[in-house]
Amino acid sequence: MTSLAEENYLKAIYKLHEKTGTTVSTSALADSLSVSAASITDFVKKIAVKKLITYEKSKGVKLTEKGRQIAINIIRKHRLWEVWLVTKLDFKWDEVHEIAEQLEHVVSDELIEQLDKHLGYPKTDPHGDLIPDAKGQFAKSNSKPLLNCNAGYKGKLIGVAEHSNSFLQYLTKSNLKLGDEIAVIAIEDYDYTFEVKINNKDRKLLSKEVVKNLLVAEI
Amino acid sequence: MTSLAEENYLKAIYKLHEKTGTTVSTSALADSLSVSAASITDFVKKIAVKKLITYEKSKGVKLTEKGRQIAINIIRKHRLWEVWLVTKLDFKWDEVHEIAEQLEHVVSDELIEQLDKHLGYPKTDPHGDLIPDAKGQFAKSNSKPLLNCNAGYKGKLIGVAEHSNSFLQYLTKSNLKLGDEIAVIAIEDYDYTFEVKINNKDRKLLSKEVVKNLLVAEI
DNA sequence: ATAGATATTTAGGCTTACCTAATTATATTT
DNA sequence: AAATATAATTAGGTAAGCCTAAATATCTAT
Repeated sequence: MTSLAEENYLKAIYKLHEKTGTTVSTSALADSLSVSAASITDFVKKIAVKKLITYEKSKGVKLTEKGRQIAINIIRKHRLWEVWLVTKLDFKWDEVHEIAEQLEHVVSDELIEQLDKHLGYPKTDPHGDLIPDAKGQFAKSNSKPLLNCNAGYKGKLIGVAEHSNSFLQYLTKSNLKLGDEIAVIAIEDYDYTFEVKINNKDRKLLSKEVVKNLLVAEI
Repeated sequence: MTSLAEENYLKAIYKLHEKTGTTVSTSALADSLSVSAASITDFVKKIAVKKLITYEKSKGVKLTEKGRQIAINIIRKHRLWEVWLVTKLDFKWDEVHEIAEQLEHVVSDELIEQLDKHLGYPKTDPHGDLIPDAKGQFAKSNSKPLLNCNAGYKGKLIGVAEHSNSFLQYLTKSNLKLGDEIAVIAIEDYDYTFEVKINNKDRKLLSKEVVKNLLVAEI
């Protein structure tokens, strides 16, 4: 029904839209999928005919409700597989992405249902990202970047806004993980370096680049 | 490195060779892969160049050692995934084949290593088929078709020689499963109907067609 | 050993998902 | 507003994996 390429295009469009809030440009897609702009134009026309997206010449694309549901389902599968890899197979959070990219395309509704059950119906993946339910509904999240918090703030690290291996490995090396309590002691005016206390014990300095990508929520 | 199509061709060649013991014909492959004979000839030439098989015009194909290793690795992955589906996700033995056909192509050596460990290094899959180790070695098996046994024989059901859903469902319906003890009470000369006793309790009649496909071993 | 049947290969085409180079639209500067 | 830069599209092409129809091998039965 839906080809591998289609699934990847829809997922990329979904993610780019999520990030920018606007229609998704040919070049952004080309970049994200590592495919030439010309190929994007071609493909995008094809899946517009199938009503998976709307496409206006030179004005970018948008997912239709149908396309959005497919994209969310792929994301649901990706995140469930990531949970499985980490909780059942003992992979680290920076080792699961490539494998989940393959597993997400396996087609079987019962498989995903049973996997979800086997995992205990997790709400989030190993990076703190929400896992949509079988109907494509996301739970509400009240997380925000630590960067937006003031001195005196105290919260819990519940996710990351950047998924690169280097960032994840930096956090691991710094002994920071999801669930940790973070208290903001002080913020350097000049460069936004955050002085924080982790789990009421370790004092740490975190750069603006880092706190921008740490998502926290009230305890 | 190895495409999906290549993996499926190599696996099909392996299985057909296993069944017949001879070189594998174009038509047998065409049949098994549901692809036209012309396409088989084409493809077979291509993978012969890659030294995955040897091909003699109009004389069928044979796996090279390299091709054999790839085929066995796919089979290893297929069987491990089947074990996972049955033991961890509660699928029935007649529900796992199609899903495993997809999962077997996921590429990650660490994934398979960890999966194997997670499953406790199983020796056989849910149908009693041997799972080769990471080096492609199969354990020795001393199973034989129940059809080859005489009245008075007592053994354990350890596998099936036929994997169709209808056969598996027949066995389930008949309350026969791997591990059951089977004692041969009598064999009807005329049509080879076997009268057997299961687990020292239930008396059953099994047709020649059925006993041909039941694999048993000494207890 | 040869006719007829069956299996295999060759020739020519198709679709999917990509590519480069050239052209046209849109945005940005001046 | 015109000139330039950037983005998007069109045109034409490629490789992989399939197809049908026609031609050629090989096998089987007389």
